[in-house]
Amino acid sequence: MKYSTGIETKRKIIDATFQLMADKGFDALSIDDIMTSIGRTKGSFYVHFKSKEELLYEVMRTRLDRGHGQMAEEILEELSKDSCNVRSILEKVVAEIYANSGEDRLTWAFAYYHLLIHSRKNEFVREWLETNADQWSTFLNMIVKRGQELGQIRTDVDTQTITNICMGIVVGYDILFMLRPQIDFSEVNHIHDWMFINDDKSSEKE
Amino acid sequence: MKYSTGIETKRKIIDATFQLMADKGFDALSIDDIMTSIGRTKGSFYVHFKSKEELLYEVMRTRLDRGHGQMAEEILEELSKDSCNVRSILEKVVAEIYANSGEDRLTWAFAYYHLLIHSRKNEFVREWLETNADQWSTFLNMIVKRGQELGQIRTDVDTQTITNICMGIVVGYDILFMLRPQIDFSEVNHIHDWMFINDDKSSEKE
Amino acid sequence: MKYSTGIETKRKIIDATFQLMADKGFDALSIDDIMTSIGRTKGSFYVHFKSKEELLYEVMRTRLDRGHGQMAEEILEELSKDSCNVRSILEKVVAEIYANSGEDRLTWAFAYYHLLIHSRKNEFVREWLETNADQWSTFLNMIVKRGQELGQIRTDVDTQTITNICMGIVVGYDILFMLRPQIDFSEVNHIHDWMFINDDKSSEKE
Amino acid sequence: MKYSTGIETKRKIIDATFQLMADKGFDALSIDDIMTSIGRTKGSFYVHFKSKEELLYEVMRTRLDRGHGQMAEEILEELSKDSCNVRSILEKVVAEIYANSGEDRLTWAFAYYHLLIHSRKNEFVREWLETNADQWSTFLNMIVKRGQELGQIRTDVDTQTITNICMGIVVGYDILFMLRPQIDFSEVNHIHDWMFINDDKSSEKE
DNA sequence: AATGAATGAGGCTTCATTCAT
DNA sequence: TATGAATGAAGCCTCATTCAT
Repeated sequence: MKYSTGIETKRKIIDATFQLMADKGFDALSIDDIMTSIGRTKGSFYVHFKSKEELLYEVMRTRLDRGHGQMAEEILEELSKDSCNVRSILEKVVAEIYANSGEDRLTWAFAYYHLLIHSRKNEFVREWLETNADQWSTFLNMIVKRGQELGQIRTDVDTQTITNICMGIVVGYDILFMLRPQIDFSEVNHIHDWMFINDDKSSEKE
Repeated sequence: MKYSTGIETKRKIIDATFQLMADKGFDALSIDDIMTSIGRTKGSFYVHFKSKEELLYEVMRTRLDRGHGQMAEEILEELSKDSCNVRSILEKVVAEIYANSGEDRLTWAFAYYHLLIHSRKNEFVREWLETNADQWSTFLNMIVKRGQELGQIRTDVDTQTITNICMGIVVGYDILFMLRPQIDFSEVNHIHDWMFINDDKSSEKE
Repeated sequence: MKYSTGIETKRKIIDATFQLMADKGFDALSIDDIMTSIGRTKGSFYVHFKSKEELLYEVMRTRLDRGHGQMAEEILEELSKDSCNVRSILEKVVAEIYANSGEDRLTWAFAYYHLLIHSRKNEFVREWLETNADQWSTFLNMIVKRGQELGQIRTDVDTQTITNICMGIVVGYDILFMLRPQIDFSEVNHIHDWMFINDDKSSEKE
Repeated sequence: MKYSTGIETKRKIIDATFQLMADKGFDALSIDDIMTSIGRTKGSFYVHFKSKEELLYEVMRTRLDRGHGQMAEEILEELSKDSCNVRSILEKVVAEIYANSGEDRLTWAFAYYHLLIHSRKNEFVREWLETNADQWSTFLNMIVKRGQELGQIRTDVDTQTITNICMGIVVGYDILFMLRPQIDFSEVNHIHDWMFINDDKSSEKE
């Protein structure tokens, strides 16, 4: 199987890079490492990518994007309904983020935060991360604001602050997870007690 | 000033490394970069350190430790008092962590999380970070537990979970800070509303 | 136009190479450069040439030869006539050499002298160039000798020396031309004053 | 003798490069070739030069400059005298140019014309060559003009044209020399017959 | 303590060439 | 005929480390 299609090899390279960069970081990763890991030789890397940097961007685009595009749309639709339960929506979001909390999630986290760190010396990466973070922030902000409109979320703290705290805690658990992979992500739902106005349903999470 | 004292130069190397690694990360930093930045030449590095790795450990020990040893002791003493106000203690801790939220804090954050990422390929670093995190966790746990004993902190959520959430949010804000250095750290005090039992709802945050 | 005829493509490759090697030299030229410039892909190069070296020889043979075969024959015939005017013949030769002194001439010059330089490390090229130079030398020598026979060219300097000076000046102007493409080639005709015996001093150059 | 002085090694690198680039040209020359030839290893090249390009410029400056600064000054002084013999001055110039017509001269020629060819893709080199050529042209022009002032050189052909022909023939012989190293450089003095006005001495050179 | 020359390994990239399609 | 994936050698450059001074 010496000659495969370009698309196939390109995908393999991206996948291998994603896996490997979680361990060593992108810089410490050599093209030789990557190509050897997929049973090809160094030289053929350049058939598929113009440079190592281009590979990074491709990995970012296809493997590290925090978009969850699919979910986002469903939720926006759900939110528009009058009867929507914002608290359970937020719990669904958390569940989706931490879905697949196995090896792959850890890989994603290391790779992603590698990139965050890397961003200090690469303008492009920095901008991409900011955009990515902004999208998340906007998305969460929308949910929170809707919750406030519907009288489900407290209004004595302003929307953006609540959003920040939500993002902060999600991101914080990403990091704690890197240190202790056994951590239980569902814990983060506890802060909903704080955000949401206590009608009655304060007991049922986790 | 060709011959400075050994200790002096060693300290300069450590400081310069701390500053520089925030930008480029430790790996991407060359010994030449470091030595040039302090006006010395590459060769003399090895008078002070056995290897580049040793330097890293020294930087960790002297600049990255999250110990806040001084503060920790004061607080433990405070906690032992019957009349202590756990909420204000916790606010003091947050203030201390984010004290000096200027350039230096950013430097610390990049350097520290660089290290976290780096940890995947270095057992020693990994253990150091875990120890560091455990100390923090233990410290916070102690505060929370005391708060519960004194009836100031809710007890329907178990001590470790509350501790995790506290740590998570602190760490999360570190990360958000790297993306948007303008963020307002005092926001994190809002979650105290959730942890602390509403006697009179001390309304005084921020 | 995916399948052009073989000959057609081969010619395109040769032409493109001739153009491109004037800029970058043959070595610095990659097969990819060449093939891309004619809208084909690298792989198909080897349908037409066994190797890059073979291409060089083909370019030499078809584009760099200094033969001016056509002209040479006409001139030899002219020379055999008793009434021939050697001075005007020589002027015609110069005109032919420098005909088309535009972009293409510059291309030729760069490519040709690239080759001369290249010759130090390639025996075949070296021999080809020597042969080429010898043919020219022989050709000029024939003209000069005939001029001497007819009493038109001075005889106090030996035939070969006069020939050398003629060649030298032609070649020299090639080089000057590369440095300053505005140079006026017809200037070289002035040295005819020196070679030719002053009967009436045909004053008519340029 | 493992550790030599920087100056010494740097000079050796430059000399070796000058020698080797005559054979293979600068591009085809690898840093490994150069360093091996002086008994050092590749890595240490960068102790002395920032890049391969910097080496080229250094070689140009120290080994390829056509300045002949020393001679130039002497000649300018000589020219200022009323009694000066411009013809013999020009012969001295030719002698100086072609002095040492052995291996080293050939080396110089190949290296220099390599550079000329190379110039098409390097602006800096191109400018350096142009400057170099201009200096020569100016220098020769000065001699010719002085010869005309003194009534020794013909005035029916304009100064610049005579200068061009002189330069052309010198350069031309450089090239012929590369093809046939046995060529007799003193032949070029014959064209002085053409430039200089025949008082009497028209027979005696070579 | 400091210098700076030297080393050798390793990384990115280019490129002539081969080969299955 | 043409394509494009793959190869492997080679080149430039960086860098941690050693060592004589």
